This record gives sequence, structure tokens and C-alpha cells, in this order.
Amino acid sequence: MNDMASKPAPTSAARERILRTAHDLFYGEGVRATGIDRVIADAGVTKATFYRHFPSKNDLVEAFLHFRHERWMTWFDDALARHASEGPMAVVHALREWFTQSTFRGCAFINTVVELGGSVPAFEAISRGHKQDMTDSIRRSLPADASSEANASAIALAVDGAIIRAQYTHDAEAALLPLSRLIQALVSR
Amino acid sequence: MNDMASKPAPTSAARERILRTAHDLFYGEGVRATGIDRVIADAGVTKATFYRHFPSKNDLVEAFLHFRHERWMTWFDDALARHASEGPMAVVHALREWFTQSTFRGCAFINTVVELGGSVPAFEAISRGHKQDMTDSIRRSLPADASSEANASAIALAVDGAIIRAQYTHDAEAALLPLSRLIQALVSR
DNA sequence: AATCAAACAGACAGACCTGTCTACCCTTTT
DNA sequence: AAAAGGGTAGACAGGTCTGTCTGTTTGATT
Repeated sequence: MNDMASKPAPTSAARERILRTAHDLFYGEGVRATGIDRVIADAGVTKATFYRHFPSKNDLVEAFLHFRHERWMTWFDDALARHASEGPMAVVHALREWFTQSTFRGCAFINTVVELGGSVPAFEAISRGHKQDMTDSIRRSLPADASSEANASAIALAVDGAIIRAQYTHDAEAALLPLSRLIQALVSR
Repeated sequence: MNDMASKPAPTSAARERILRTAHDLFYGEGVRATGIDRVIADAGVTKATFYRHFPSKNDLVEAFLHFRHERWMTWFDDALARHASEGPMAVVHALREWFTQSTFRGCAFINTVVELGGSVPAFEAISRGHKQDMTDSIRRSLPADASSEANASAIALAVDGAIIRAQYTHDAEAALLPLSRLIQALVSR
């Protein structure tokens, strides 16, 4: 007997379309600014189908954050590897790729925490996990010595500052230049 | 003759109450999360009175940002002066005062830009002005040499990162420790 | 061929949001 | 005394939001 009969398919064409559509809208225009109806219309599904896969909007937001995490970390690790020859400056060159994209609108995790405040603690926890993973990636890109842990944490903090600055100035270099200065100072002590 | 007859009083008890109420709600719960009705109820005025002073919600948000700017910069300059004996670390001690307040919920300007996206360019411009003034205050707290300008810009970027980290970790020291490390590295080259 | 899950189609409820409008009151100024 | 500005009180319009519901069609498995 199968007592999982009530669960929808864990994966399906409709579910994928909903998730990808939600990703583009939530990231590009904001979670709060994007209504469920808009996701449904753009994904080309119906309300019943949508609610079969995602019982509430919060469930969709959570799926969006996980999806975004996978996507972003894969890109970030790859970009750091491609710029490994730049040493500790690899992160600056990686971020430049991101900041200059026309779709850039800051960090999805920071944005979501700011937009929804502390009203959904689960989102904050997911965001902390994301930032921890980002910090670990940065640490792995540094020479492994006694200070790499603390340096990675400091660089990650500066990266968040750079993301925010790129977001409100719409100027990648205005964010990357001070970031370079900070990293340079940190690793050349 | 008085051709300003149609303008409401530039200052009045009701207007002050609306603005202070809006400040607490907009900062504490978010601009988007706070409805006009809530501001009106908490301020103890009526809708007609509210709309006499602020023709639209956006007008109130703009007044809120100016009010917040005055309030925050006054505190920040004072805090930097009080911790001047700490040298370049003054900013860390100043921020500790803020981060440990129970009402701390990040930077009102970053939050507003993130919440409303680019939908209201005026808010982005006000936020850039605020960050410029913050950077200038930081610069004035540093020894005036050839690198103070660039250092202030870098520290301001790190401060934004620290604000964000304090906001999503709810842990002041988790933000202040890496910030200290960055500043220390920067000024001790 | 029968069955069943998944998707389609779209009406509907109930809440909340911004902003308008009518009517009355009180205080200050003229 | 009268006029006028700022306030109280609250109904109302028109839109948007999340989420529920009824019923139909399609397609794959059995």
C-alpha cells in the first residue's frame, strides 16, 4: 500500500516551470512585490496546479531560496576557480561578473530577510546557511593558514557590503574598488 | 495676501505625531509591511488629517527618510566623537551601541531601497546621499592624510556589511569582530 | 477499456491596501 | 460676530492579495 498518495509529484514539468518563473520574479522584482497570480500567469499553469505543488506562498519562497542557493553557489565556486590565478583577488573578479549583469539586483537572501523582516524565521535560517557556505567557499580560495578562517569571515562581510553598494549605486566599480582595498590590506599584513 | 493658503501647516502637533509614528513603524516593521491605516490609528489622527499633511504614502516615506537621516547622523557624529579616543576603532564602538539596541533592524535606507526596489528612484537618491554623509563622517574621524578618502570609502563599505550581518545573525559581535579586523588591517599598513 | 492522478479553467471569498468624500466641531484671527 | 483652517469621525470606492472551490480534460498505467 502507498500512504504517500496525497503528495504531488516531487518533480514535474509544471513544478519546474513554476519554480523557475518564481525565481526570476522573486529575484528580479522582490518577493513581496510579486503576487502569486503573476507567478501563475507567467508559468502558464492554473491556481489548482500551483497550490497542489506549493500549499502556500511561503512554501514557494522557501523552494525559491533553496533553488537560488544551488544556482548561486555553483556559479560562485566556478567563478572563484576560474580566477584562481588572481590569488585573493579572485573574489573581486568573480563579483564583477555578477555585478555587471543587467539582471543583478543584489543578494536574494539579504533581500528576502530585509523584505520579510523577522516574520518568517525559517528564511533567516536559510540565509545564514547560505552566507556560511559563501564564507566557506571564500576560505577555500585562500591559502590555508592560521588566519584563513578569520580572513574569510572578514572578506565575506566586506562582500556583503559590496553587494549592497553595487545594488544602490548601480555602479560595479564603486563597490569593487573599496572591496579590493580591504582585501589587499587584509592579506598583505 | 497669502497665496500659501492651500498648504497645510509645515509643522503641527498632528504632523509631528504622524511622522514619529511612521518612523517607528517603517523602521521597525518595514515600509511595505506598514499600511497607512496602521500609521493613522497609532498616531491617533484621522484619514483626512493624514492626507492633508501627506498627499500620498510615498510623501510620508520621503519625510520618514529625511527625519531618519537627521536623527541617525546626529547620533552617529556624537557617538564617533565620544569614542574618539579609540582612534580608527571609534566606528566599531559607535556601531556596538546601535547593534545592541533591541529596536535595531538594520539600516533604514538600505532596507527601503531593498524593499521598494528601483520603483521609486527618489528613495535611491536619498539613500545614496545618506551613505555619502556617513562616509564623510567616517573620513572626518580619521587622521587627514592622502589615504583618508579611500580608507573612509572602504570602511563605509565594510560598515554596510556589518550592518547587514548584525541584522540577519542577531549577533552584534559576529559583525563587529570581522569589521574590527578589516579596519585594523586597513589603517596599519 | 478502465482507472486515476495531474493539469486546465475560472469563479469566489475574505482580507487588506491606498485614497476620496461628506459632515461636523473647535479655536484663532479678523 | 463671522470667517477660515485644522481637527474628528467614519463611510466608501476600487484595486490587489492569498487561498478555496467546483467541474472538465488529458494522458499514462494497468
